Amino acid sequence: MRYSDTHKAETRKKVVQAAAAAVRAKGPDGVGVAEIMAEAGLTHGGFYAHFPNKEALVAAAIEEAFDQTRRRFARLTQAMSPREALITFVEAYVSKDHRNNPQRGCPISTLSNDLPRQGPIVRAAFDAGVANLIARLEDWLPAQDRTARHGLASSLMAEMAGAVALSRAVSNTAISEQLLEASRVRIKERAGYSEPDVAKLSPRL
Amino acid sequence: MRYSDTHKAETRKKVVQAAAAAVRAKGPDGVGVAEIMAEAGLTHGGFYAHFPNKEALVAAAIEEAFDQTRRRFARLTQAMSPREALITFVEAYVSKDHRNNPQRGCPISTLSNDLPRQGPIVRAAFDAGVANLIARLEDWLPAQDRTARHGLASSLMAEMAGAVALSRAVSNTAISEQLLEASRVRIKERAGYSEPDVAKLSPRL
DNA sequence: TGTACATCAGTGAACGCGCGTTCACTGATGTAC
DNA sequence: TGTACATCAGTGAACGCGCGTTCACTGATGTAC
Repeated sequence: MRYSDTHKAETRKKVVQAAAAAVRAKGPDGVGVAEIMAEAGLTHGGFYAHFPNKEALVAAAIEEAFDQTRRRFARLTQAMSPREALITFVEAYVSKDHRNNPQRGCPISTLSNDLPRQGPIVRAAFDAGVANLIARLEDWLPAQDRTARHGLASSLMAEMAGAVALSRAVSNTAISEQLLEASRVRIKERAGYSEPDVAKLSPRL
Repeated sequence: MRYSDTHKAETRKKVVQAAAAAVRAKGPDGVGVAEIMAEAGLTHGGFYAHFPNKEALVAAAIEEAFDQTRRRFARLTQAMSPREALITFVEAYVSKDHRNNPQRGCPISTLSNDLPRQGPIVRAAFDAGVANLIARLEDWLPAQDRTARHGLASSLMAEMAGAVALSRAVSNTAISEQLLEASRVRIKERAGYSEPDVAKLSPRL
């Protein structure tokens, strides 16, 4: 069969999206090429018409995952004040919904432990995503000198990702919930907007 | 050959210790039984004289890893005031030394992402380790009601593990160092002992 | 005291399986003539 | 307008490899007689 001009690009996109979900859910070394291709409605042999090897797919999947996270946040916080945006972001991130859906969540919370074992292309994609996410957070923080804002944004990002990862790792539901709650409250406090509770928005990440 | 009464127990211990290091360095699904047995000076066939299957070894390895972490902290902080102990702990945890040596570090910082995919025995071992570590932290915190101390201990633990995991995940050295520094400073601040910098101890984890 | 046998931690070949990757092939459509 | 050929995304069998697990075997030592 012959295909339309955009067909190949569309197929590639479908494969990358399937990979972005699978890689977050099962880890880069926990998913197979055949499994991802099947998810995209194809057979495994066709894979190498789109990617030189699995590593290239994983790198593309990580970029896609960070992009999805970025787009979701942009949609969620659009037209909000920095204060509202930050609170909305934290509540969406440190939530049961995010904990329960790693396959569409933030790559930092799912993939950090696997990254030291990945190749340079994959690691570069991850580095870029991390830097970008921290920069967004930074822009939402109350006025201080840039260094302090950057440091606080890094610290908040580390706790958010750590809390969500740990809440997934723990199998006891009560402990998992308590961990999430404890971090959510404290992250909002130390973000520097210590006014009354505006946010009963409970948005979805 | 016939062996001494303690021989089998000693061999088992060697295997578990090799596994505790390998599992942290490469993840539970990244190490092979044969590799661990070789590390312990044995061939892979003998494995099943000690463990019913790989999962049992991984569970034992996680218990051992948490035990090592506990013992290291006990040694490091013995005879210290709660304040000194907490600061010493944080500096050892959120350090380059810990970042560079996952194989002998805290399992929370290495294994969180893999745990949702593990069997119930492994997850139970992890749960116990997490609860224990948070309880230790809690005991070192300044007086407040128990709930607040527990919440703060959870939050600090999440940030410590998140910061170390993220500092390992990022391949850019400058960013990795900055992440570690940003969290280390803020964790010490919010531990609640906001007096001058006693601690130029820089101990090893 | 001496001999035959039991024990059992550890060996190493073999198993079935799933993985990433390769490759000869398919077949619908566009193009050349 | 009609026929022969080129294109190329996708197919599916096959590859070598490493994994977890099984199993017949080894061989030094303790025990029974």
